[in-house]
Amino acid sequence: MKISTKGRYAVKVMFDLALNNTGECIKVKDIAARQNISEKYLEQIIAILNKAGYVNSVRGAQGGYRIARAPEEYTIGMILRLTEGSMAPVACLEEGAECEQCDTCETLEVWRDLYDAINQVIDHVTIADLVAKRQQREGSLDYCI
Amino acid sequence: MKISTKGRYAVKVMFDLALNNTGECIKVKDIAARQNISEKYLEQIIAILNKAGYVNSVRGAQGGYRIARAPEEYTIGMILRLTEGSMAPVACLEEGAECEQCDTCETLEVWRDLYDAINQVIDHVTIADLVAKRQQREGSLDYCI
DNA sequence: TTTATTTCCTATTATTCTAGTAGGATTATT
DNA sequence: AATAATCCTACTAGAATAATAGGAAATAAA
Repeated sequence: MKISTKGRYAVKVMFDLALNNTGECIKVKDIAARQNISEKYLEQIIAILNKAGYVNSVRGAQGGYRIARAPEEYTIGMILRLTEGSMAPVACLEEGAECEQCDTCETLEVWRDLYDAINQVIDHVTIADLVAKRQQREGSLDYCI
Repeated sequence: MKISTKGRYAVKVMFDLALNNTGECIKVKDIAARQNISEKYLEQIIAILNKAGYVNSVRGAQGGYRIARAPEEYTIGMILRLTEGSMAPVACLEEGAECEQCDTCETLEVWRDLYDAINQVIDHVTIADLVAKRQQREGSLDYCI
């Protein structure tokens, strides 16, 4: 039960765009270098974020991407669901996919509890939280030196 | 991020063995029929449970399987980890697989929270809980009719 | 002792998913 | 005109999933 690179990289992209946001455009090449991810693969992932309106793009030379809204408005859950699809641990819990045995399936109740716990975490952490953590870390680092 | 059939079927096997435990041997064929799973595939899954000592086997005619210990002693987490491997949402969280960037990885903290939440659920539900739910359901059903 | 029944063991396979790679079209700046 | 960037689509190697298949070994019943 793993989160794929697609979802993980998408979170890293949003984090990178939020952390390095100065109003200027940020190039895929730079994100790829900073996050140590294949440039061409990142292109495909950021295309998903772009189509969903999570980022804005500027084409041509000196173009790039900017985060569309405030980092507070993006939860990890939103980004994972967009790129990975449903975060339900079993297909039975997804919309429109009810099996006939669901009414008498004790294990399904466990999966539902698991699903709730997963959502509880990913829907309560935002990109802003990650940025704050990084800045806190950097701050204390400066303080130490 | 899905639990595979391997893990789900293993839980179903343990549940079935606990629910139908009379001291007699239970055949794979019967479990497969009750749980609506391929018999040959179940054989492979129950072999894992057998090797781990979660079930006891009796070979030959009139043979079969019995749950080894009390249903209270088997958590869903134990069964899933045995059949699926680690339930960590990312490889970085698995033992002996630390990447170099872990110290300065904000997203890793989210995955750790997620991992904790997952473990919290699967380690606190036992096979006995599932059996109790089924018996409760059957009881109330009898009461209704 | 033979037959039937059951677990045990290993190999094979079709399908899907993952994680990219590749190549070029389009758009905008310099 | 040259360069730099996004955009778009196709392709692919490898791994994982979810079985299927065939028979060997063990045991009980006839």
